[in-house]
Amino acid sequence: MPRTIYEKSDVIPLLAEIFRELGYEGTSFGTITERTGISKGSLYHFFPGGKEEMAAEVLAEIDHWFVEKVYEPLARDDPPAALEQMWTSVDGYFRSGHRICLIGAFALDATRDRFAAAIRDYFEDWLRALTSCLTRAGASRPQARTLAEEVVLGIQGALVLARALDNDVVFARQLKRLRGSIDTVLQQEAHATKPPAHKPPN
Amino acid sequence: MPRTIYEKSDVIPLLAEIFRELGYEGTSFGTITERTGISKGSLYHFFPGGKEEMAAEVLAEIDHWFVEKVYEPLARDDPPAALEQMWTSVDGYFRSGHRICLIGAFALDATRDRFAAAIRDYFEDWLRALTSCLTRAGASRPQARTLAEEVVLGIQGALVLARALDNDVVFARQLKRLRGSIDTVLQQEAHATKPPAHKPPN
DNA sequence: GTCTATATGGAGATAGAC
DNA sequence: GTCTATCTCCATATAGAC
Repeated sequence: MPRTIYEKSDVIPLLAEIFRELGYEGTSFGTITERTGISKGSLYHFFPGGKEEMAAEVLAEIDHWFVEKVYEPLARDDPPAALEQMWTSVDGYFRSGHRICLIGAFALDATRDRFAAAIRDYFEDWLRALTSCLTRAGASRPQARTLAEEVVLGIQGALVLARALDNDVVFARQLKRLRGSIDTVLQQEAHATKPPAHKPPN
Repeated sequence: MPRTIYEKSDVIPLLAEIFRELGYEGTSFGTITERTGISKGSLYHFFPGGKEEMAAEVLAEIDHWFVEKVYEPLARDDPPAALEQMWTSVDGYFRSGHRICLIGAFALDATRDRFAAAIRDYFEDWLRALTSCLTRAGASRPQARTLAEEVVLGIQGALVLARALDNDVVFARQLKRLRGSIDTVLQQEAHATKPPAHKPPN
């Protein structure tokens, strides 16, 4: 009987889903072996540091995904295209509100202290990249920073509320509102040359 | 040697702080006995249902606090006064961003399923009360509901981001922004009779 | 109504066979 | 590189003395 051979890179997404669903403390080794079908022995072979190492690698992989799909485009590309890419990636990643942000969830309890640097970097990088993009799009530095904060925090809040109410429409509405906020600010900044546009934040 | 006699009502705030800091799964009986100084025997005397009953009573107490300090004023009082009261209560309750929302944190992992009704009610009651207040202040129903959602979710998001960055200024700024959003909408609604006021959302 | 002592299961982690 | 068997510790929970 052939045994299933895993690569570490195949295991991490499975771990991510488990941690996301159960939280760091709520995830036990037993659950991990059950859901992945991988024995304790194999898991320790991949992750000698045990649960903490697993979670650290999960966080690193999530961060990597966002860097590639969101932060780098924001810092590099044409602002309207980069923003469009951000909304698409974010909506896809969080499955339109069905999936929570593992890093945000880890931030809320004592798990934060275990992974403080990774958690902080994830959000700071997002804020930095988005601020840069908005600045290039014409917003003043302080306005860009404020708006970036509003967006990043608004996504986190929407995930919390959508899950609390078990209603993902909350998430969709919030993404729309945040898009609107960005449009409004950028149009205000461009007022000298162009007439105010038609779309209110609602 | 005199023994310290506790009342259940004295214990619950202690439990609340522990759950808030460590999360539901991260809180063990051992931690609870250490931090409260109450033995297991006494704890089970107060809470025969164990940890789950403790958390349920904590959630109920938090809800009760918000009903009294926030939701009832919003549903009953003069809108400007009720809103002012909400901002003061919220800023005080969350210690200007130092303290997270236990109910929001519980919403993010499998703990939600254990306390789904309590979690949902907490947020729905808040949304309902705030929508009512904003409607009475002159906003249209849909605008009031949208704005209420923005406020409630914006507070949750600010708590997540403030803790992730370990920077409570994020929370203060967001409260200010949300106040501004409300002012802006209410002034727009009152445009027919009154001149626009002086304070921009920044 | 408080406590200590204890039962029992599951936690994270390791050893070592295959 | 996979697995099972096992270790130790701490989890929740209970019993019963004071």
